[in-house]
Amino acid sequence: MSKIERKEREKQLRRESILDAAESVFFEKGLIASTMDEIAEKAELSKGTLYLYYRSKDDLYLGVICRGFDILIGKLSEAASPDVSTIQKLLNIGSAYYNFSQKHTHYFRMFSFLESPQFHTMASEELLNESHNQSKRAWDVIIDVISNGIKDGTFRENIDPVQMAIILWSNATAIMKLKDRKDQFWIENLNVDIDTVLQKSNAMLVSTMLTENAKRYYQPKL
Amino acid sequence: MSKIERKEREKQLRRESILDAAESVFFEKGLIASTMDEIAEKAELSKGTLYLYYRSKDDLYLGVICRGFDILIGKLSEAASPDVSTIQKLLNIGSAYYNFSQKHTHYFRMFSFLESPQFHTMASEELLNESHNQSKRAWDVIIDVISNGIKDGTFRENIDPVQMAIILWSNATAIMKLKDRKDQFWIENLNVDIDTVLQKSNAMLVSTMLTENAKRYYQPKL
DNA sequence: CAATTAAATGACTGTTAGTCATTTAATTAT
DNA sequence: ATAATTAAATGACTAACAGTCATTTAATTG
Repeated sequence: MSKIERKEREKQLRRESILDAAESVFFEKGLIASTMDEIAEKAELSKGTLYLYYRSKDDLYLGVICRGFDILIGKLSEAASPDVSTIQKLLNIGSAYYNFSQKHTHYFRMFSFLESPQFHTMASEELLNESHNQSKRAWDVIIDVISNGIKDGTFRENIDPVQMAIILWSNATAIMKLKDRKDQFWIENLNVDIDTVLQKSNAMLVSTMLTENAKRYYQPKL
Repeated sequence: MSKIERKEREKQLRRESILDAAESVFFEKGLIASTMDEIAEKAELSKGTLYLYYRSKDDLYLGVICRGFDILIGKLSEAASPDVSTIQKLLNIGSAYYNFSQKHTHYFRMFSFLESPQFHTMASEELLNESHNQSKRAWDVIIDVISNGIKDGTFRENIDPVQMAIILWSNATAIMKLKDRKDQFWIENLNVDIDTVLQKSNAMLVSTMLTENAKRYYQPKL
């Protein structure tokens, strides 16, 4: 009896097509200015139907965020997988994240949504968990690379991989966000190149992680 | 004729008392869940009157944010003023910011509001400018300390004070935010002490800024 | 104390997230 | 094939809320 399976498949397809509509509206107008009616129209469905597939506007937003995570996790895993040195992997991950923030700016911006619980009071546990899980998967990629880097002698033994992952990731995120909204800020008047800042800060952090031996092969430019 | 002056003073007092009401409501419920009616009631005024003093809910929120900035700027200036070594000043500034985030969590959280233009579409130019100016004043304190640190031989000559300020400030902000919402995140399961992470990341960044000479007097713990 | 100006009010409007009784379509049983 | 049953879709409706504005109330001036 594959009737039920087909039903399930169709339901999933509909969920995706609703998400397509939501994504295009959210990308264009942002969370606040987007309306459920507009999303419904784009999805060629009535508003009521949206609520049969997603519990709230916040859930739709989270659904789109999860798509972003899928892409990001793909890029990160890709960057961490080739058979190159630990340093190179870390550099690749950095580039992958940076490129993601540039090519998928909308997703990148949306990620901040997760940081303000007050903005997603209507979000369901399920979708919040899903996004948290994905976020965790992204972190794991980096933690893994750092852990292996300690084993292979690239990084000092007395650093904690989780701590370092937090530091590197937080730093990159913060500075990439700054770049994203640069024009709205006073920074525009101080002719600072944010790309340089990102490079430098990464170099500074990584340099203090390296073993004396690793420093012989790679000298970050401070 | 001080009639006009008195009027002006009274108007300012009213603005402040409205802000008192707004602050207590915003602190309790956050931006979204707070309503203008509730703020009006707390201020013992009608909703219409609020709009004679503030253009929008977003403006009220920005007004409260500016109060937060006042406090923060005070603490930062205080930390940067005593006649101690550059290193000590920088450490004091770090502590001041950290203490602010802990004691004035509400203000600290509200600052994120400035980062998402989509959430303050109704904000007036005036108040946005005011908050940006204040933000700039906070940055200037740090930039100043770093600039002087280069002059007095604490920091390397080839670092850029603005770049370094951005790096240090962004890093601290990002990690303090993480601490603030720690419980909502996967991190809770990984028993990482965020305070340690903050200490470490600061030490790492500062250590790469120091001149060889300065390193003799101060060794950050990595 | 009348006339004028300024401040305050709250009923009203427009917008929108979310609901639910009703309709329409699909599936199953006869 | 067709009736009965179940599932999917609809859109009119509600409640909540930001912001407005004609009207009222208070203060100031002549």
